[in-house]
Amino acid sequence: MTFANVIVDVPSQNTNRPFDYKVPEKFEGIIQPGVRVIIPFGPRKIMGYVVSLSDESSFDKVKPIIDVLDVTPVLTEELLHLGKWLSRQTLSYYISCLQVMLPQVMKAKYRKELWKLTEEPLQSELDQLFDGRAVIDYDEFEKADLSYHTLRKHIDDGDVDVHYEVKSRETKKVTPMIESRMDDIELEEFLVDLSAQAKKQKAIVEFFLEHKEPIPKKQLLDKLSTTSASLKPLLKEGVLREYKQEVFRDPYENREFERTEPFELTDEQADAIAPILKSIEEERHDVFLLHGVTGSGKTEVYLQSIQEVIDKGEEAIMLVPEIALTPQMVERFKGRFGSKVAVLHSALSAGEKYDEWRKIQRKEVQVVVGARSAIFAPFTKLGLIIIDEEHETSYKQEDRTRYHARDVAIERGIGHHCPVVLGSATPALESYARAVKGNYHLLTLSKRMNEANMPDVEIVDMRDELHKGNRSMFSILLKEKIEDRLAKGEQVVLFLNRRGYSTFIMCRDCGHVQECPHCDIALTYHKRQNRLKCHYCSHEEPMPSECPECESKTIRFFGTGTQKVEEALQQLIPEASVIRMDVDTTRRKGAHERLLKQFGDKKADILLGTQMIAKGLDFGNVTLVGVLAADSLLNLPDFRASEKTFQLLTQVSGRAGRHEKPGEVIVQTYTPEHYSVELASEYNFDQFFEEEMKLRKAFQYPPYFYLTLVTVSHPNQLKAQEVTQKIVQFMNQKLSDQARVLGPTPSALTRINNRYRFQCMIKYKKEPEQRKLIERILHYYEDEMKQENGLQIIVDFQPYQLM
DNA sequence: AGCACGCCGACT
DNA sequence: GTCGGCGTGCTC
Repeated sequence: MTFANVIVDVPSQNTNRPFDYKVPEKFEGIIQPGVRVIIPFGPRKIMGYVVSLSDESSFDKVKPIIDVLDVTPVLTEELLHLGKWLSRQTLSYYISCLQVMLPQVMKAKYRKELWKLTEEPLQSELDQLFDGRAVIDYDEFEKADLSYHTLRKHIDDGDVDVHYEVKSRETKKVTPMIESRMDDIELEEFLVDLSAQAKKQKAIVEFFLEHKEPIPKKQLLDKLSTTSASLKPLLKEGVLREYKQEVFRDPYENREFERTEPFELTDEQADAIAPILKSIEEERHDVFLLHGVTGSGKTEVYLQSIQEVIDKGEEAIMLVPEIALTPQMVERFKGRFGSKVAVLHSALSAGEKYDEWRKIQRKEVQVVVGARSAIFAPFTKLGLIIIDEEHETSYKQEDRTRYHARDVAIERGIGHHCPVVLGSATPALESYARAVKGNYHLLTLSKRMNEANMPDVEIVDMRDELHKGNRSMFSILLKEKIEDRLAKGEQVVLFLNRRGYSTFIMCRDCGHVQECPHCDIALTYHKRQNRLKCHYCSHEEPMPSECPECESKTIRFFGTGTQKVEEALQQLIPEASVIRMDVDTTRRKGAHERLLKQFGDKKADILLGTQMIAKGLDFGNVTLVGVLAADSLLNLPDFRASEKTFQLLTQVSGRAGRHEKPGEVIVQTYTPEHYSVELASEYNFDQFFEEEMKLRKAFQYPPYFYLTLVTVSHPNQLKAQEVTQKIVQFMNQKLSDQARVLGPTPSALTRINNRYRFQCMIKYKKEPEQRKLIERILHYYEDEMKQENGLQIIVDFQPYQLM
C-alpha cells in the first residue's frame, strides 16, 4: 500500500504539515511528489500537493485520494524543497509558498452546492428554493435564511446532500485536429470504393496520402476549400479521426522578431564576461555583481552568457523589474533566442501566463525572461540566473510570502551549482558592500558603448526660480532647453515621480484638507472622474464644490502629478506634442508598447512619465532629460530615501544621449546641496557609496545591521500599541545585547482601513534564535489573529517598505 | 479556512 | 422543551 503525504490547501497554523492519504490502485504510478490531488478533508473536498510518498502511515484512519489533477508534477522535487526553505525564511505557511511558485490559475476554486437526491417534493420550504432544480448553489440557501435544522433533517433522511466541488481554474485552449487512421493501402482501397460524386472526399483522402502529419481542421478545410460537410462521412467511416489538441496562447504570435547576432564585445565587456563563462563552464555557484554604467552594454553580456548556457544544453532565468520589461527588452531576447524564450510578466492575461509557464514545464524553452515570480520557473537544468537592475525594490514581494527574488536566486544557484549575476548601474548598498567585502565577485563596466559620454547634468535650484517670480513647475532653463530641442527636431523625456493630477486638495480659507474617513491620509484628486480617491483603501467620493468645513468655494489643488504637468506643458509650449505615460495611460493591454512605439517613431516631441520611463528606454533622438522634482523621494520616511534618489536620478539621466547625439539632463530640486542629488549629477557612485555607508553605520541600518519589521494592527489603537509593547519587551528580553529593539512606534501610515498600526523594528547582526522567537509570538497570539476583525501581526525580514 | 460539536440563553 | 448564538477543536 502506498501513502501520499499531502500539503492541504488550508493556510493555517494547525494544517501547516503533511496529511497522509491512501493512493488508490488506479492512481498508482501517476501520483508522485509534485502533483496536485483532490482529497477529502473533514466533510469537504479540497486540493492538496503531494510532497512525498511512503509505504506506511502512522495514522490509522487514512482516507483515499479522490482524484489527481496532473499527469506530470507541477512542482519538481527541487521546488518542493525550495518551498520548504521559503516557508522557514519568511515564516509563512508551506501551502502559501507552494502556491506562490505557480501561476494564479492553478489555485483551486471551491464550490459548495446542495443536491436534491429524491424525485419527491421536499416536505419543507426548501422545496420552493430548489424550484424544480436538482442542484442549487449553497449560497442561495444561506441567503434564503431558512432553518439549518430542516436542512439537516433532509440530509439525514438522504433526500438532500451537501456537495463540494473542487475546480481548477486553468483553461487550456484547444483546437480540433484531423489525422488519418489508415495506412496508404487502406486509403487507396477506400478511394476505389468511393462514389464518383464525392469529389471533395476524394481530395481530402488524397491529401492524407501525401501528408502523414495531423493537421488543424480549419487549415485542412481552408486548403481544400471545403466545409466540414465533406469531412463528416470520412470521420464516420473511420478513415479519419478528429481530436482536440492544446494550443498555446502566444502573446507574441503575430510579431516578427528581427534576428540579432551577438556583437563584438568591448575589452571591458570581454573582461566582465570571462569569469561568468568560467563559472558556467565549471558548474560552480558564484555570485557576480556586474556594476555597469547606463548604456555600457550589460544586456549584451547577459545575452552572450545565456547563449553559452543554451549551448551547454542548460537553462537560464533572467529577471527584470516589472516596469523594465518593455517591448524593447523582449524584442532583444526574442530576436536573439527566438522561440527558446518564454516571457512572464504582469501585463499578460492569466491564460497567457499559464501557457508561458507550461512551455517551461514542457521543456519547450530554455530561457525565461520575467518579473519577480519568474525566479520559480520549473527548470531542472539551471545553468545561470541573472537579475538585471538588481537594486530594484520590486524584487521584494511585499505581501503574504515576503521573499526577495535575490535570495531565492542564490538559494537555487547553490542547489544547481550555477552562477548568479546581479547587474546594475546603481547597485543596492547591500550588494555593493558584499562585493567590496569579497562575498560577491565584482565586475565593472565603466564606459558607455558607441564612445558615447554620460550626459551633462545641470542642477536647477527651484527656490531661486520662486525668488525670480517663476511659480510654474518648469524652470526658465528647462523651458528654454525644451524649446531648443523642439526647434532642432530632437526629443525630450520629462520625468515626474507622481501620477494623477494633484496630491491633495486644501481649502484656501480655512486650510481644511479632505482626508480618507478610514485611513489617516489625504485623499488624492483624480481629474478624469472629478473624484477624490484614497490610494490605500477603496474609498472614493465626489470632489466637493465647496469646503465641507467652512463652505468656502476656494478649494485649491496642491502637489503636482503627471496629469497636471501635461496641462501646464500644453499652456507653456503649445506647439509641443506630448505623450504621457503612467499607470493611468498604460493600464490597457498593449498601451505601454503602443505609446513607446509612437514616441520611437517621432510622433511626439516629449515623453512625460513616471517611474516606468526611467528604465530600459533607448531612443537615439532623445537629447534632453528633465527631472521635474528630484526631491520627491527624499522626503519619505525611509532610510533608503537617499539611495533611491541617487538610483532614480542616475537611471533617468541614462535615457539621454545614448547614441551619436550628446545628451543633457536638467534636474530641478529644492535641495540642490543634498549629496545624493549632487553625486548623482556627477555619476559618482563610489563616493555616494562611501557617504551613504557612513550614515548607515552611524544610524545602524543595513548593510551594517539586518532589519526585521513587525507591524501590529488592530481596530483599537490601544490594543495595537499594547501588543506591540509586549512584543518589544519579549524580544528585548530574549535577544542578545547586540540587537536593538525599537518601538512601539506608530506606523508612518497610522491608520489604514480603520485599523491602527504600530511597529517594532529589530536591528541586529546575528540572532540565530530570532525566527523561533517570533514564531512563539505568532503562536501566542494565534487565537486573537483568527478573529475576523481582530489582531494582525505582519513580520517582514529585510523589509523594503517601512510604512 | 471551514465545519461540526457543544454549551448556553431566549422563546413558542 | 427546541432554536439559534458563538466559542473550541479538528481535519489524514
